[in-house]
Amino acid sequence: MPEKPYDHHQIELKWHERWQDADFYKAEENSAKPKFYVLEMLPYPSGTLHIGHIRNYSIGDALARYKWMRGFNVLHPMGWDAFGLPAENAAIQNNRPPREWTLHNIAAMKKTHRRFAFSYDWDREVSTCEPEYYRWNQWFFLKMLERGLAYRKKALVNWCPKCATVLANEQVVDGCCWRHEDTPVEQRALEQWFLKITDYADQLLEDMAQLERGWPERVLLMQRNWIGRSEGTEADFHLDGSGEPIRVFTTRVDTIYGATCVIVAPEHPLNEKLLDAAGKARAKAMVDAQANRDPADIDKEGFFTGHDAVNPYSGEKAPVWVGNFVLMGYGTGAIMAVPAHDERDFEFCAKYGIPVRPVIRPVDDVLAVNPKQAFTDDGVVENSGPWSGQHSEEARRKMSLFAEEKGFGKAAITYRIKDWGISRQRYWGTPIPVIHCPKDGVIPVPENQLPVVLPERVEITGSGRSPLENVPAFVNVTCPKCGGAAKRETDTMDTFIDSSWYFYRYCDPHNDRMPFDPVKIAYWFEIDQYIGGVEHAILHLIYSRFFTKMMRDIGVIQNNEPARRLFTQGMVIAEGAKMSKSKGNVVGADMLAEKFGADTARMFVLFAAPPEKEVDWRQEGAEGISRFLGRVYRLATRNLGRTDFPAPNDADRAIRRKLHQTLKKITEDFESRWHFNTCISSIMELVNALYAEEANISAEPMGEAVRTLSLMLAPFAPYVSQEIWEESGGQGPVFRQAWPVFDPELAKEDLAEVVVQVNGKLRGRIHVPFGTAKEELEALARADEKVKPFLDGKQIVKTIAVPDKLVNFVVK
RNA sequence: GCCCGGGUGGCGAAAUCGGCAGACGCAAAGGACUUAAAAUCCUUUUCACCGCAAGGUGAGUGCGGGUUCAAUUCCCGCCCCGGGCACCA
Repeated sequence: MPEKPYDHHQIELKWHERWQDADFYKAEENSAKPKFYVLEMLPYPSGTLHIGHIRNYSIGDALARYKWMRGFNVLHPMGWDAFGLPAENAAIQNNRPPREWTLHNIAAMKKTHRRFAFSYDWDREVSTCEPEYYRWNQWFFLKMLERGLAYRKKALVNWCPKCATVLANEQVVDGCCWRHEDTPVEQRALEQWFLKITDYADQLLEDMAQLERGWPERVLLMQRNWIGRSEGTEADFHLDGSGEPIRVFTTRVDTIYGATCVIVAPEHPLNEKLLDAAGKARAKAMVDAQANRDPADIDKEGFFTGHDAVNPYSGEKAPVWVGNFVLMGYGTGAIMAVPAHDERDFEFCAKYGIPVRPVIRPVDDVLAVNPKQAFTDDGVVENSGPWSGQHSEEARRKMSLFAEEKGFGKAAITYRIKDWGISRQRYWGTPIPVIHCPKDGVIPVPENQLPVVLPERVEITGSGRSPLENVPAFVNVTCPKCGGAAKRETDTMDTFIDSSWYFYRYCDPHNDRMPFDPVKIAYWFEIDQYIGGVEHAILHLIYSRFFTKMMRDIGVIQNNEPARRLFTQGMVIAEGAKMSKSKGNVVGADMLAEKFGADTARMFVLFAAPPEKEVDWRQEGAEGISRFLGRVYRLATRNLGRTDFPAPNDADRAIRRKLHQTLKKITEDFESRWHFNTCISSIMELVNALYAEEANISAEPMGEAVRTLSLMLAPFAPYVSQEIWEESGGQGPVFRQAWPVFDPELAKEDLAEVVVQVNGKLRGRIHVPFGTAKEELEALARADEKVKPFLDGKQIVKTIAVPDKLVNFVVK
């Protein structure tokens, strides 16, 4: 057969058409094979796939295809994170309904997906904006409501007075509205829905032990910090006069005799009683000023409330202040300020002239007098009544117990993580399935009335609490309990709800009686490999873990964690710069397929760097891959059916060895570290060797090499692999063939190359049979022509010999 | 500020357990083929010095120290870059 030029358009189009209706990516339902669930994070349907997506999917696809070839029953699904703000913005800008815009985008992106031949089981496709899916969001919500895991409380939202609407955090720029850059955003308290993720904080922490082998260390670390468990003490300072308690949380109760004031958060509920009208206005201004601001840019500020409170340990009076740096959302929203032993308190008290009273001395030093900065380490407690002389740690333990005995406090644990606020004052999301009845209060929508369907014709103006409030047919309902007139909840759910359990739905995507059949979950879960961007290390992955635990507790699944293994791939940047729409440098997937071909684009992103690192898209780099695939294709086509092969000879053994070495390398990488960049390098080396020895290799090993090449390229470049497979007489899809097994004997070199060093410097190499004894190695090394001159006239002080590796002579 | 990563040729990178630094690719230069170009194939390519040449010598993995026969790899200190968290009491 004469050599054929590599025409990616022609090859990819041909197989694209043939594969159109094929069903070989379907996961089997009742399979005797071992299962493998590989999942890539589902995309937001923005309208186009870019090279970042291609990287994510190319990693997952390579693994899926490899696992199929290794005989696994693979589940490899794809779906759409289809709710969210951009659809509403598009509606405002182009007067296009969010649903229509979203479905249009999905169709366009799916086309691109197919063009890249990612091996998805499209029968399991899930779109989170469909009632068939989101009804189960509502169902889970009702289950959580039943168990007290969903509750309502007042919480602050960003409010733009000009738009007269709630803003998402990303719509607040430098404390101002994104559409009115001169309008500062206010904070308004609205009744909103929360999920009690804090109930699971300890489980989320503890179960990380199960993930330690399969999840990246840094993701677990980020989650650990995010949950932020800290042990301390709660204690009540009682207001002088009324006796009303102000509860504070501290991790340093051992410093409490040094507390020179109490500071409450500006939105602390007690301020209603403590403050006069002017004070309340000041507090409100403080809250607004912090809207979505970087705390580092805000100076510490506060004012005296005019009240004092009594220190429960010392009995001393301390003034009560309001301070902007005290967070309502952490601990109790109130602190005791110990300026001598806390940097923030020191800064605040220094500013307002509040006394600094040291009560902890360093173990090997005296107590500070008029300190210039806070001493924050543990030490020996002083001037603290009965606790004086104890070490910080001991004092903390005993003082906590004391608080409990006396009833003014207790040992307490607080978390940085807060309950998950899921209310969004938005249209394009899952309606929260409750009804507000003037008589019966908050009533859940009965299960048999699910789904609460999002109305289609809604005017989205960008003003008002929620667009749904203006849809009378949606809002006005009868109370399920009393039958009287009632109002439907108009908040919708955070879209992180959608992505917290979608991977379960893939296992049973068309079920209309349950979110899924537990038997199917038991078969497929846990996910064997989850792959996505590290930017989801915290929110999505913590929420998913929380949902899994909640679902386990309501009895629909058995597993504790969603994913056994997680892989976080690095970002893709373009020609050295971060890709962004505004810069106009987004590398689109369709352009890649058109210009370079899907195979080349996929292989480029795998080749340019190991998958966990950042990749820089470079046009010339992609051209290099295209060149390589052309080399493979031409080599294959000109050697298939060739008749002038030489007789079997020495070159055969060498090329076979190289072939099996390559296979060994790739197989081992797929099973461990996924450095596909070096896998592809090793295939390139093999191809280079085939080019160099092409005239000398006999028919049989050349045929083996070509067939094996098509098999080992199949996970990376399915189109051209398939074409070569077919040309070489192979039947069926190449990625359904058995993965070629390497023969360790064939991969082995005949002789070991042993490096000879003198004083650690390379001076020669000798080739010896594997396992040659140290003494013989030394003798051979000493006799080597290249080495001799460096030993002549020198005294050998020491010799190190490592069999099959090296000999090092230390000389004087 | 705290906590993680990382720093290797002109560039992306490799060296998987302390044992040959720079595999593979890009870019560049030279050659072959061609009327010519593209494409393709082959060769060279860390730096400095010596040599007409084959070749040789030395230095070199952010900087400074240390451990070791041997360090890109381990330890200590510092500089720079990236990421996460950031008044979390």
